[in-house]
Amino acid sequence: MAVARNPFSPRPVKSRRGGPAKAPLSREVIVAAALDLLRREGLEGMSLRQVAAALDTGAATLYAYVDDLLELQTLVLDRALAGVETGGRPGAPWKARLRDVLVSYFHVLAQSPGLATLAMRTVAAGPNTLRVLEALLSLLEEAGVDPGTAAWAVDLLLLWITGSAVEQSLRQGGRDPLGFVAQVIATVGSERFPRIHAARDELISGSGFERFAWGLDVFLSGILQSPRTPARPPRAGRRGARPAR
Amino acid sequence: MAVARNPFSPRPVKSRRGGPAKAPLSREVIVAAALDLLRREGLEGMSLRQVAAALDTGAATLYAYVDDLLELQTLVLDRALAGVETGGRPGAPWKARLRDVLVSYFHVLAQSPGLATLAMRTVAAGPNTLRVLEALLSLLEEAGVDPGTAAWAVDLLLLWITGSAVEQSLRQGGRDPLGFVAQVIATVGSERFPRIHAARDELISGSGFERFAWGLDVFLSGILQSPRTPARPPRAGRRGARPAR
DNA sequence: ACCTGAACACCGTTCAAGT
DNA sequence: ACCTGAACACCGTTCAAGT
Repeated sequence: MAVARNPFSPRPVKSRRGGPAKAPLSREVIVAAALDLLRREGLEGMSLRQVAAALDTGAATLYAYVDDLLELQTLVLDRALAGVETGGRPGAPWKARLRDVLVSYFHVLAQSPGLATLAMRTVAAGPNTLRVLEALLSLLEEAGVDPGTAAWAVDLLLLWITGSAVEQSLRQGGRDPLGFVAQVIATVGSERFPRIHAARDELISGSGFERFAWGLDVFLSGILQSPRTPARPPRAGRRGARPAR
Repeated sequence: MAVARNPFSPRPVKSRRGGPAKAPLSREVIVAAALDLLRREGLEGMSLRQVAAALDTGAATLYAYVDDLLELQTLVLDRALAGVETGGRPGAPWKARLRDVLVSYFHVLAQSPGLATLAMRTVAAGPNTLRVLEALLSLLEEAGVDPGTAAWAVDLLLLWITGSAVEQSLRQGGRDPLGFVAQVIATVGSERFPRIHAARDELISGSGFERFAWGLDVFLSGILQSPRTPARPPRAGRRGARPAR
């Protein structure tokens, strides 16, 4: 069974379009144009034909640089994740720095509705995804989470943030997929669904960011209290994968 | 500004196709045919044209019963959620019953890749979604979670489960969107990404269900320890949207 | 070798025309 | 009133032909 090629490895294609009339094509300019289109027109607007048109060429030309639409989407997603800040304030405690990384990730995705949706359906294992992953593992280690738990926890964290970003971008996206739900919840009868009726205000209360902040607390306290492996006494080994706490 | 019509309210359309040759059309048979197609062919396969073809008619005909593709997808999702069991074993403690509901929800979505993806991008506020919501609120109340926290917690729970179902269905779906990631993680260099390298096995370990079970523990302990409002002594009143806080 | 227009097999949606 | 074929404006992808 053939394994998918790594879309992030360079491929030997040279553009022959030079001069002032047309800028030379490359993976970079294609991905940049696509990301721009994604931000302006949403996920649906980022079609191969539209990207090609923005670059003054035909859709078929793009196939010299990209396998298919899925690969382009994967590249675009990782490119967008370049905006996630993982540096962090040097002196700050781990919790503040972890929050910073996650908030940055959330903001990058929530910037445009298309991006969050794309992140939900695509698993990008590009350089920027890996950079974020590494940063999160490092911070969890610093927090005293054992490696086995941390490995699963990052998955959980990214899953939750991505989903939250989708909700948030829908919320501010206007096109009322949320207004409809709010309307239904507001008009639910107290006989059939007494608890929904009682909680109708709370169910839709809070900004996306308030919910995000609360969710982060839930996650962190949950993760800190649900180690996959029971805590062990510190070892003397090199890399300090010490259990802590 | 116009608010979206509730797609779950009945609409007055009568089919004129009777007799043995063609079964009469209705919202129900259209949704059933679409769900069947979704399960067999995935989300992409469930096009209006394909659904129409399965019902021996043209795509235009469906527009008498359904506003557009989005509405059909919303109806299909809620219909699928009819399979979620909220009854529960009467005598069991709340945690076991909560787990049962969530596991059932997870299984229904993970059954077919298209369904989980659909749930991720669609907010269905149909009768079955409401039924699940009501059950979860009830169980969280029983667990001692205050109403304000419970209202936000169900959102978090459903978000996480849906995301987990997407991952799970991708995992078993074969078409290697995960094999690629696993490959990248396995070959990541220990210089640039030391923690990813060290955790390369743990990052992809565990079955979808094992991760689900662990995630549930994380959630519950996190939610139980992160009340939005400080814990109060039990009251004697019936139930009321009391001011709180 | 890169680039391209045209073609193929699809979409969702609309609409005038049928019964 | 329901149903329909045809048309419109799109898709992703392939391929033979250009330079």
